[in-house]
Amino acid sequence: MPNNQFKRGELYSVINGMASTAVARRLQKNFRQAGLEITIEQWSVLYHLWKEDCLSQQELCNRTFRDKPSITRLIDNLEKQKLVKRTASKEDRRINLVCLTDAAKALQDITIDLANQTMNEALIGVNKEEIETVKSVFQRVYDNLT
Amino acid sequence: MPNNQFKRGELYSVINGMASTAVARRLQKNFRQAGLEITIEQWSVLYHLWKEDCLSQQELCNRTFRDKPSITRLIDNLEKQKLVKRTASKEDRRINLVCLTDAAKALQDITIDLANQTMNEALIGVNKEEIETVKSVFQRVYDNLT
DNA sequence: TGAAAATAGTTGCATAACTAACTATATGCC
DNA sequence: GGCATATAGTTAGTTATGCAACTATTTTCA
Repeated sequence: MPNNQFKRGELYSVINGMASTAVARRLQKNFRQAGLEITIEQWSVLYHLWKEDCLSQQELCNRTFRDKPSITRLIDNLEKQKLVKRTASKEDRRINLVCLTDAAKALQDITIDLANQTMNEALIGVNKEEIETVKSVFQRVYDNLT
Repeated sequence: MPNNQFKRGELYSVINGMASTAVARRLQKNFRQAGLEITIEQWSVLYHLWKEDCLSQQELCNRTFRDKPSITRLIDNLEKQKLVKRTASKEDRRINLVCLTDAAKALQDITIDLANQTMNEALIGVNKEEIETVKSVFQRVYDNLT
């Protein structure tokens, strides 16, 4: 069924295309308009630290689905902006624990509000069931490839 | 309903997170394993040229949802690899028409096959209806934000 | 017709991604 | 104990993205 095959191939651009780009740009724009100087990638790291502070870089790799060099540089930049601080673990000297500063803690509520607002804008006319379907499909896609 | 709000915010990472990253990495890996030296971003440009050759850079911006500098540099790299060629338009001297070389034409079938295979792997256990829902939701998200 | 505005493309700067190769520390096992 | 291996993190090089500022054409319209 080559016709069906072709349509599946086109799905690459659905998953990696216009919608995710549009959402990322809008969220970044909303941060900027609120005077927040962080990137959405930096925000996604902070997001996991707000849930659980002082994670190792490896743990941040796992939770944000990034590789180690990406996390190294994101933490470099977050440290320059005084939003996190690396602390050597006492149990294992290979490990850096990445901990939030007070400045980063102050960003939690406002940025999560902005993310919620952005997703509310994005999801106008989309119902709960459809959202659940998208989440469930994406989970299966991820599981299929890892 | 703050609870619902919070869950919507989390959706950012659904749309921009693990699944799209995993699909992009797998497709890139499959290209590499087949000995193809192109990036998935370059491929996405070629994809639109296979459908319609000799588009302007602006038209490629529109179709790939990228901004002009991104396309300028993608075309720079594709030109270095002798996969496309810029030709000045005769009607409007501001416009570069981007045309495929024979080398690029030879890549069409194999790379589209690889993309189809990748999406088939990714979509195991996902049915047609669910795919249609994802496509339809992403279209609405895009429309809401543009 | 001619100045202002719009459009096409490029360049510079910052951030981020992936790969491969590297250092340092910890663990396993003979 | 000590060597091989695994794990945590960094660095270097290439590609890609976004924004702002820029040049060069074309269009608009008073």
